[in-house]
Amino acid sequence: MEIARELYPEILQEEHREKEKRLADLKNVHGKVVMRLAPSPSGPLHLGHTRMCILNDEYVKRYGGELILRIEDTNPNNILPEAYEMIKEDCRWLGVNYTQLIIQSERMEIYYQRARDLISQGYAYMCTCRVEDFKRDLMNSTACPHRNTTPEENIRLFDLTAGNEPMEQHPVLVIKTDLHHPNPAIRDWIAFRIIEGTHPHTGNKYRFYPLMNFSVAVDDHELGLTHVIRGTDHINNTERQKYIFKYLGWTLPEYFHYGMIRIEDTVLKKTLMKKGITSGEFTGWDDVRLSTIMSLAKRGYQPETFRKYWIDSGLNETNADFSWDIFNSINRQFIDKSADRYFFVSSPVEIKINGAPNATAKLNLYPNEDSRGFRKYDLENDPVLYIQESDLKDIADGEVFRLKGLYNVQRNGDSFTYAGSEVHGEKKRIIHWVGEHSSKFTVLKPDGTEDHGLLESEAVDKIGIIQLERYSFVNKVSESRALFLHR
RNA sequence: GCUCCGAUGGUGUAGUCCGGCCAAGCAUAUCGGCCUUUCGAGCCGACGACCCGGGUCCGAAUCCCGGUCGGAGCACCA
Repeated sequence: MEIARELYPEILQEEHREKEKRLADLKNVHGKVVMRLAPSPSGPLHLGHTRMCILNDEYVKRYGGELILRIEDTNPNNILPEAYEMIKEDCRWLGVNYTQLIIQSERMEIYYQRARDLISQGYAYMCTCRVEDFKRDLMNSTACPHRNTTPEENIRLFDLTAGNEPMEQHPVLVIKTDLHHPNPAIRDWIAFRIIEGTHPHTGNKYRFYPLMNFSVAVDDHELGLTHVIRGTDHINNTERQKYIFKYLGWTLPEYFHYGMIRIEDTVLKKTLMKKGITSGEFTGWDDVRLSTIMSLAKRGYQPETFRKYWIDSGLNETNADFSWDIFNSINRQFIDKSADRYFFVSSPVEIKINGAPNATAKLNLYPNEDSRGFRKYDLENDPVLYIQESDLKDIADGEVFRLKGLYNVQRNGDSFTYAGSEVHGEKKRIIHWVGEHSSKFTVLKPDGTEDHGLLESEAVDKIGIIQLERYSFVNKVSESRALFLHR
């Protein structure tokens, strides 16, 4: 090693450089790939979805090919009409460039045709058992009476049902698998059921809708998917879907199931979000308390942050906790250099500086980069200033502290006296402050609470991501309001 | 309960397929130092992990067996 270091110092140095993390290669890639994003339009995309968006997008970018955005809207009772557009916008914002858009509700005839193919080959049957009976039979590995219906009769029943014929019982179409499969979840599963309800796209044209396992299997084949990567929650679904591929002689895509990510401190369940929005608890889908893409974007998270985070997390089957620390740290890298610095005094208390001369405070907009400019404040003698209540509490009686960019002050009980302007010398506590011309300001935090205080006057017109020194990065959205981003 | 999957520091990961270069790398967090009129950035340092028990082997984070723990799914959501 020592010898190597002497002979090839430049090579070893190269190794020390931090290397970009790279996702593992996919298996069985032959030329280009076809992959997909398959959200349901029950709401906009949220933090949890960004992983599948980024991973699929990354692989298509690596290998070339198609990235299909397939909106899975075969359950009219679970659709938010606005979501179709929201999802597209979320993808666009994330920098995920899909090459095809597929809406499943427009493909009903394809599903019907494939269903007929399966029925006529004896792989599926129409069933009118009561739900409890059907479940009981499966648990006991016994066939229900309808399992032996002839294909001809099944086709007749299917066409009647799909043709919106009025009927007393609500039949379902069942895919035959293996009644003795060790995993009861894999045994004969339901492919179509009747849903009475108006679909935002197709109205009342259809009522016999395919379930996810059916439409997904058909589309994954029809659209020529080569690789399907999704969460481990779909492992059993994959097993179910494989039966369709087998029965119809289709080639299986390469499947990969990544581990579940537990995300704390946030509401991710779309049903909960929806409830909160209708009840007025949340202001909308972009409420700062929600982790939808639109909310995170509004607070100031960058698209690159999502990408880097999920690439760093890699593709593995282990479950993991989402780390806001790491996520925020990545985001900081992207926003820091363009964020100007300003003073915001949260929970301000007034102090009068006795014996202070006229002075001008000159503060960098960005540390050590004079070229970016300054904020300047001319102060009268004996000025009234505001500092944070929390800082005041920490300052001991008799202590000399420094107002950043201004001068030193000594505390004597509840009064404050000028203590020179010398920067150097003994280390002093440095705190921020604002003058009398500051204005009222509110920061809205992701836990739903607000911080109120005073913002220095030069920041008032500024909009966008800034750093409020010693407080946090925020996205300033108006003269008097900002959204908390992260420290 | 049944089926399947997984297990590297506080957290996220690299390495595991094809055992030795791993007395385990990186990031983040925490602590300390430098720098600095920020809590940020940068630089330096500290801290801290191969779930347990057997087996195979000259040699195991890596292979085999058993256990423990954790997770996912369990049917008319996606």
